[in-house]
Amino acid sequence: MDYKKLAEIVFPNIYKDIAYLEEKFPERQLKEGAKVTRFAPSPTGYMHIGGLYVSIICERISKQSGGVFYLRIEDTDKKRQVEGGIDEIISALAKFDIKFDEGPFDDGSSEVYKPYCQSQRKEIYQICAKELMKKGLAYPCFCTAEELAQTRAEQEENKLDMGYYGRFAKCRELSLEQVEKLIDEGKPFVVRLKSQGDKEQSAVLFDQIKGKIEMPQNIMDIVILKSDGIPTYHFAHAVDDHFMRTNLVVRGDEWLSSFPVHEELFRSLGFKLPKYAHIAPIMKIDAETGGKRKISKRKDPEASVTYYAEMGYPKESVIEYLLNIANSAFEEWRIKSPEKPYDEYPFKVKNIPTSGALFDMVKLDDVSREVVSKKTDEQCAEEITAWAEQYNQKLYNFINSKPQEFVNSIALWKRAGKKVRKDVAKWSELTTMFDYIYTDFDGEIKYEFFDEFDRQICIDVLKEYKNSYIPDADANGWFENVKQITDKLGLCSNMKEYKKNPENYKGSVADVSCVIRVAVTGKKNSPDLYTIIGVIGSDEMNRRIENALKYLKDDSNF
RNA sequence: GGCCCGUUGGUCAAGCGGUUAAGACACCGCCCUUUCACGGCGGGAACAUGGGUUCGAUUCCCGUACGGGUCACCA
Repeated sequence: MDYKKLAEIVFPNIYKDIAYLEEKFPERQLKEGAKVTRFAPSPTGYMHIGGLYVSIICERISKQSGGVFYLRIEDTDKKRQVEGGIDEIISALAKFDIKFDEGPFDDGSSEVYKPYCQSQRKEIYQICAKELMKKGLAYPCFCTAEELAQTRAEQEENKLDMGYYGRFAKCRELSLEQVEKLIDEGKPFVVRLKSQGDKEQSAVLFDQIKGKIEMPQNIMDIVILKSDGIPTYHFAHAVDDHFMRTNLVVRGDEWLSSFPVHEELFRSLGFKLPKYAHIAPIMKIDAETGGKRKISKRKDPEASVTYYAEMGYPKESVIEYLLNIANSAFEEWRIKSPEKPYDEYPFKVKNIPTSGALFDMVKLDDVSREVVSKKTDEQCAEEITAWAEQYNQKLYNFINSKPQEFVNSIALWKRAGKKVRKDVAKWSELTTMFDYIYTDFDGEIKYEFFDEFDRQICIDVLKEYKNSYIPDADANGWFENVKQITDKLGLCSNMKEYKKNPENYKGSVADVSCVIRVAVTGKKNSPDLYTIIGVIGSDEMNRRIENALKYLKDDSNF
């Protein structure tokens, strides 16, 4: 068989060869050990949390090693494409501060290895396929879907290995004349790899995470170019990662079992195999079955990264949590270096877990509380406002209806004195957790405590408090005043004394504080009351005291 | 079914032939405290299973069970 002639019949319009490509896309001049990684999604317009996970890993590895991290769009399947899908992915990643060195952008930063969309690299794949054919390592296949289904049925019935191989690979034996004739007739065809693999031999992968993995070599004549001339994932992977000079392929471990195919493809093309790191997926417990399963786009809202933005998690929280899963040592590093940005953490590929971790929302919240607690009040105010603008119009309107002074202090509750609160993980919690700060606090207010304590004392406390309130007192002055009220009403202002002999009193300064707190916030528990009053302002405070008084005097409430 | 991968407390996980089997989250208790939160101290809780190898296995090998992945002109 004259393979050169075959190649000419199949690819009459391809004149360039691999040597040309090697020259056009030269090896990268990087320092020793620099890693070239990539994130290569399909443009489905949906950014999965697992994609973010892989991205942050790639990004860390490349940045840390002085390498390159690029974005490649795998748009070889027209059926899966979504309008604007590429922008969606880029902007979703940008929200989490993931930045690419190269990709399908218009900023001119990526001239050498472009284009970065596979749909625009058709000629490159064809050059490579033609080269393979010239070497007798690929051939056109004219089998129809029906024929393929038939062999599949036969294989299934006889419990044979599924696929196009051995005696099932009918088009392997087509003569030059037959091929020429079929092409002349305009019959559609795909191009298949003519596998040289031997099932008895091993394809050996030294995975950067999982270690040495040995599998039987590939024997399938897999499709490399579909009938529209566009490559399959496998072929595109080999060609692109070679010519974009990727030296570390980081991808989901669902690809592990196709490694033998990739290994043969690289070998057949004469390309050096890159290193691989196969990442275990992020899992969750299925509510119905109770079993572990991959986080699913269809069933789980938290599968989409937009979920975290909607909930108002700061971007660093999600990243740090993901880093935490990827390298559990991150957590200890974080405790030792509380002030450092996460990108100073020395990330290690080897320490990425080999099996899928359950996504733990409780842990995410904990990480996030830590992140939030380290933000300044100004940063919080800014982020809360930005979040509200996009996801909570009601809160946004509320904030905007208030004076600037209020806006600046809406996160003041975080600090009372030197202590920092760590109770907020995400901005969406604010309106429920601190409704007395983040809403108009109107309508049916459910006062706690009032029905557990002496009603008359409550009324007296609030009256006294209102009359004796000093607008510009400091925290100490304010509390001194509360103590005075306590004494005046015959309750105990000294907690030590009170704890020794509680039966001697009708209540303590703690109770008095509680009455005021409930009047102002509706709740028995709250952050430092003095600080809250500082945020809402004394006019608002007085309004609320009046309301509470009205409530207390109304017998129908008790 | 074939071929791969995995299995340490409720969760995430250190460990890499000899340890009282770290740590974090969650939970519980105590202390601090005008409430809450923070902080401090303490507690319960784990090597899937059966065989080997070895003076000694969580760690190495084999089997079993249970999870997961993959077997397309989808990625």
